[in-house]
Amino acid sequence: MKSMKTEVPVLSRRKPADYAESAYRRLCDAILEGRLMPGTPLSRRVLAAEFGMSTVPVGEALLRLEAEGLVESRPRAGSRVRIPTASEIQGNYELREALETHSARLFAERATDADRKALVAAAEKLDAMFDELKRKPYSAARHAQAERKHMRFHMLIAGAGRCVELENAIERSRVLLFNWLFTMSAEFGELPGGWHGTLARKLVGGSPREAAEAMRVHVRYRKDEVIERLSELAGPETARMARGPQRHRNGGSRK
Amino acid sequence: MKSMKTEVPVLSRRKPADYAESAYRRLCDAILEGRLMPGTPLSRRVLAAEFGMSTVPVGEALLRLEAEGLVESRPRAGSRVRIPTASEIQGNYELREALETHSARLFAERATDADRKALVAAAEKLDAMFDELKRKPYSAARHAQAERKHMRFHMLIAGAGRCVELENAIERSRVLLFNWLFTMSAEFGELPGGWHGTLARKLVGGSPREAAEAMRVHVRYRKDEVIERLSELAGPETARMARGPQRHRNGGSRK
DNA sequence: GCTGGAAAACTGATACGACAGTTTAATATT
DNA sequence: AATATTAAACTGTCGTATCAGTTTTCCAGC
Repeated sequence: MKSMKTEVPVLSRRKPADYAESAYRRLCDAILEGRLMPGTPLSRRVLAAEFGMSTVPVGEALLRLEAEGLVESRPRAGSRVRIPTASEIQGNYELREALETHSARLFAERATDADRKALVAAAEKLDAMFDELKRKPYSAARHAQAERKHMRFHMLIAGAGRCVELENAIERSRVLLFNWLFTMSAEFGELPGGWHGTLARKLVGGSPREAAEAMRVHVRYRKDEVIERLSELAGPETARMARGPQRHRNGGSRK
Repeated sequence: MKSMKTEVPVLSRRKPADYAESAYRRLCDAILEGRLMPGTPLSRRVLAAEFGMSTVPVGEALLRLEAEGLVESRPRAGSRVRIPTASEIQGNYELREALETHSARLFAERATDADRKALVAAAEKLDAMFDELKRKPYSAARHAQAERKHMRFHMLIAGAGRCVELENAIERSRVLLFNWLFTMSAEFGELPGGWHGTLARKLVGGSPREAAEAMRVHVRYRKDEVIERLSELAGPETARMARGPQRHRNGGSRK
């Protein structure tokens, strides 16, 4: 409607510094890699000094991490890496089931032949990796890498559904669960042989409903066991941070 | 472990001012009520002047709104109320289907007798309201109120599932869709007679799978039509804000 | 008339300082 | 010794100022 001058090219994408983004990345990575364990206090000032910036961008990073559920903060008394409660873990499992089953359904409906081929190939490689993992002694690095590959496998399924919103939601729920899983070390890489191969075949060959149900059993596998183990590490249900829930509760419609 | 002195009571909950929270509420309400239409520029300075505070808390509020998807911003060139793309609308529909069907399943599994009774009662009242809405001439206020009640109905189902994470996700996806729906005025309050009553009966009486499938058809009702209409208002798929996507893209694991 | 480019008027990003809560440690009181 | 009180050391919150990008405007040149 207005001016229609020479369409500007898309060449502006650099970040002159973006301290906030940098701080966010460093903190997020540190939490996800387990270097910052749940409960670790996060002071804006010490982080600012450590990162060589002021407290403002650090605060922005903490705000984003809080919105994502990785950090909790009390109004004027500090932030820390979030300690999940047992019910939160259970809730995230529920969320994951809802999202992944729908993702599988979309895969069965929309995946191209290339998608399906890629999936079975990825499944075979993943199963081989888990087999190998079973033989070797436990190693945090190997375990973490396995989790990353597992994540990519599920994101491959989600990607074939052609729905970014669903992809993002799945990634978020997985991140939340696996950040917590991270704290518990070994013995959870052991899966039945060909576990992902059979799943992939059902997704590729089955109807949407069959695909969804196959994914449901996949997601629920060992669910109770994992929840129980995680709940031990989790903070007690009440009084998680001594004084009620974190601020900025809801995030949608009020009134 | 540490000190075990006189357990501190839970009496700290006030906010000495919390300008940021206030700004967030005002902006969020204004957007959700349609007073700030998609595309409206949001300048930190003018908002700060209007709210009687500095730009810092306004910035925090905008950051939260951006994380929620209600606002978009380009690094150093201003924020505005987000204009959704057609694919985003479609994606949110997909998300909503995944979440609501699982919510219905949980309802069938976990709802108490009181939950079930409350649901059928709410459904009848809702249907009556929609019937009345059909007769009266269009009114933005009535329409908005109807949407709110409709929202509450769905949150009633989610609440019986006993899973806050799922509830929050459903609320968020609904808010995102209906903030956009808000811009299109009338003719979408018209539903088949007893529409929610039949759904409620299936949720109350059916198996988990039947409940989920009933919810699926409920959510999909008129889906394509709504998407098409919304897509007209939506920004074009490419070049939504002239220069690529908003910053702070992903929100989970990178590396 | 249209095009090109410089300058002005925006924008958010960041630093710093002051402040008011919260927590913790030390101290006084019983 | 256990408890109440106080002081000190934290915490995030917010205001103001500065800076560097982006967008718009406006004027020169064709």
